[in-house]
Amino acid sequence: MNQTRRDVFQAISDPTRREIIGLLARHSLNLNKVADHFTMSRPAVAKHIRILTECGLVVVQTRGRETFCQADLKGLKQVSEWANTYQEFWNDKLDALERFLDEDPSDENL
Amino acid sequence: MNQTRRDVFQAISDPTRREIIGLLARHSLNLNKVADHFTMSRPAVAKHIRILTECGLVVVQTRGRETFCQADLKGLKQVSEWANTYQEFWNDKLDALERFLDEDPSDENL
DNA sequence: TTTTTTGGAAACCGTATGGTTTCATTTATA
DNA sequence: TATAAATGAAACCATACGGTTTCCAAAAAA
Repeated sequence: MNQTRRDVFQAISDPTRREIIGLLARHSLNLNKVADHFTMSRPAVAKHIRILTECGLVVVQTRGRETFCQADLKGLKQVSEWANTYQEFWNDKLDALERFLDEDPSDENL
Repeated sequence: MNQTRRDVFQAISDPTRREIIGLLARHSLNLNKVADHFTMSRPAVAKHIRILTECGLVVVQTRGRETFCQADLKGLKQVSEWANTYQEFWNDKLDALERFLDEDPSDENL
């Protein structure tokens, strides 16, 4: 739970965190409200939220004794753009296997 | 290195694997050629490639003593679509913080 | 002013992750 | 045929990950 390579891609790799993102995208919630959506313990959820804050996908505001969590998903643009780089792979009529078989073998010497 | 929750999101969470995807998207390569692009050992690269195959992003073909690796990135469509769900967060003129402050507090009781 | 509510923090735990080195095997090549 | 090339596989290793329980502190509500 240290601050290591905490980038967006790593943050969204966990399904629980993607669920939390889905929750907070619709409305901000305090920690306990978020935890109520899961069977795991509150501290576990808190750790996920911390990871999301470490890469900026979630921002936290303390109001009195409550910690309000809000989504700030501008960081997902990076993910979208990276994935879209490879759109041809699911748009093309040409399948990946065909592309491979058609490939010039001299390309393989890099 | 077992086959656990090997989904696409987890597979692309590692920067080395994203680099491998970038390499193989342009041309298929055998294992050693892939490993040449990195400072880490060949077995380490091989393990990354195995993870990529476990979720279908890479397909492997054995030709003689060589293992040719090809990208099959249709699985990234899922990632693109998931991220695009939240496009509003980076398209809107309305910033996330403003949206939060404007929010009806009664929304927070879910 | 007690008592809840809300959440932070610490200590732990088992397993996954990302890497290494070493060795064996198969296939080309000299 | 002897040698080199390309991998697979196994055994390790340190640390990160995802979770738990327990306890403490602060703020709100009775």
